[in-house]
Amino acid sequence: MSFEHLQLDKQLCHRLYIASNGITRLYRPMLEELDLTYPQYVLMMALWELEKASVLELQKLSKIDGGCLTQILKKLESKKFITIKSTDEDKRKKIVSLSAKGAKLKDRASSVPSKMFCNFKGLSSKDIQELTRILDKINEELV
Amino acid sequence: MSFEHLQLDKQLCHRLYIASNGITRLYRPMLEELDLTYPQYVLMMALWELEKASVLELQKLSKIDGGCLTQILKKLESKKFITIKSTDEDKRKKIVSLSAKGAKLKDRASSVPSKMFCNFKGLSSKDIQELTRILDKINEELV
DNA sequence: TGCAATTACTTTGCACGCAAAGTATAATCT
DNA sequence: AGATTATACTTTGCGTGCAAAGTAATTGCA
Repeated sequence: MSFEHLQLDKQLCHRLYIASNGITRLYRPMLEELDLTYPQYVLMMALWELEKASVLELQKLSKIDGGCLTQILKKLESKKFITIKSTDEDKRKKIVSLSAKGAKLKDRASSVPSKMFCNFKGLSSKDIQELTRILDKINEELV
Repeated sequence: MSFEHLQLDKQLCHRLYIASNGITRLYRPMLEELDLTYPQYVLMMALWELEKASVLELQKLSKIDGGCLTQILKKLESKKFITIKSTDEDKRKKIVSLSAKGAKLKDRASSVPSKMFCNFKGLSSKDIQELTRILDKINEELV
């Protein structure tokens, strides 16, 4: 029986876990100023691009679990950033639309990416490029 | 005002988020057979190496938040994988120790890393090496 | 020695992530 | 048309992740 692969410091997945949680934590204070959490920010980014989308489209784009999505969208709706309406042609489908307040939030959010970027001066642009490439490969296999 | 950085598909952080969640999801069925969740597995890995450790040591090693740690350790204790005892020399400190049942679990867990690895045939060993290096850099900055 | 600051851990409350079960509507099949 | 299946979304319950406040013991300083 070989155990060397069970060493915590050899775990790629653990590194990924720590990095993802840590970055979400870094976003928190910035996003709090916008009254958003990280997943809410992700959905808003999707809507800033699309203006409107069905729940299913948002699920595919954001990769956020459907059950969770319902709850998060309700919260964004209660904050008046979006509106949610069922459609007439298919009553199962719901269309999520950016509200005026939600659209305005985009201006204030526009500085978030570069502020976040500042936390990673240690990474070369080659590193970023490589990381993006490898994560895309991983996410490809996770479908 | 420039918005191009707010495009979801340009978000490195989102890729990381998706990858981390996706991998944790991949672990789930494997770890269910061991009656562990992913964070519980991380803590067990730490204890399989150390045999015993204080809560603070486990926190530093696993990078799991202290408040959360208390809860997870309670669960591992209720499953009889570990024991938790306060020490005499410092009554604030608690020592977490691997139980016999917890130690036995290591055998059954030994195949988990290689099984997980099989999900990522698409990654070259160079990719893995690069990813590890870059994530270490990121986690360095997150301290 | 006595008190303030620090340390080690716990508790609480909110927001997900996820699986599984549920509901309502639409599409398909005979 | 009526029954079956599929689709789009919702609900529920559990396990974190995290910040903030709380508790108890120890250390450090006047």
